[in-house]
Amino acid sequence: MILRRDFFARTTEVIAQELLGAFLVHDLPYGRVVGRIVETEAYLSDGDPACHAHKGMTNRNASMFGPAGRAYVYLVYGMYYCFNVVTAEKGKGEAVLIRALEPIEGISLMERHRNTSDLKTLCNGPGKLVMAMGIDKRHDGQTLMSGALKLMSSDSSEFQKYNSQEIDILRTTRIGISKGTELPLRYYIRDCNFISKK
DNA sequence: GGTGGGATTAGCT
DNA sequence: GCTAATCCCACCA
Repeated sequence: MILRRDFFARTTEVIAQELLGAFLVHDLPYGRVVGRIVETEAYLSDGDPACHAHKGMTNRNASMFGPAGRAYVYLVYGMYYCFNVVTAEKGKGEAVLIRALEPIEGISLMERHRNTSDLKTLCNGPGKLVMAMGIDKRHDGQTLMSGALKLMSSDSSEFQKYNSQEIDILRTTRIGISKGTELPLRYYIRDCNFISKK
């Protein structure tokens, strides 16, 4: 089942947890790539200095202020892109960063995108998964509810076999930020092999 | 096993 | 000028 607006237009922290086990699907002209979400981070509008929307809207973060269910894709460190799902009400400026995926389908395509064949490190970071999935800055502001790039629920029939176990969620502080480091807004699946930091 | 530096660009101060 | 929601490789242990 494709995730729709009623899923995305809710509390960001809840969505960050519920996205664990869901599937990111990209139908490219030359094939389909699918990853199972195993690590996320929430970025909030209130009291969260690490959130790009914290200081208001700019050209870069404009899609964070749009309606829920769209992509927010931005350049970090001048070289890599990060992929976020815009959440909550329109205008709030909240999102969930997808930090890691378990490669599920189209693995040879992912390997080509990333120029590596090491399954464990193919999608175990936000910049890496963007590359593996064939996401780029053109996806910024695009809807995830129709079109080539979409999210499928964790109980989708075609992927159900990948969620046979109960998902055990751990919560920690976020990674790679210098402000808001004390907030416990990172979520990941326990004992997952496709996450770089436990 | 762990650490340190370089790549590369947009947006702020 | 400096920093950033990162990654990779060289180098040391």
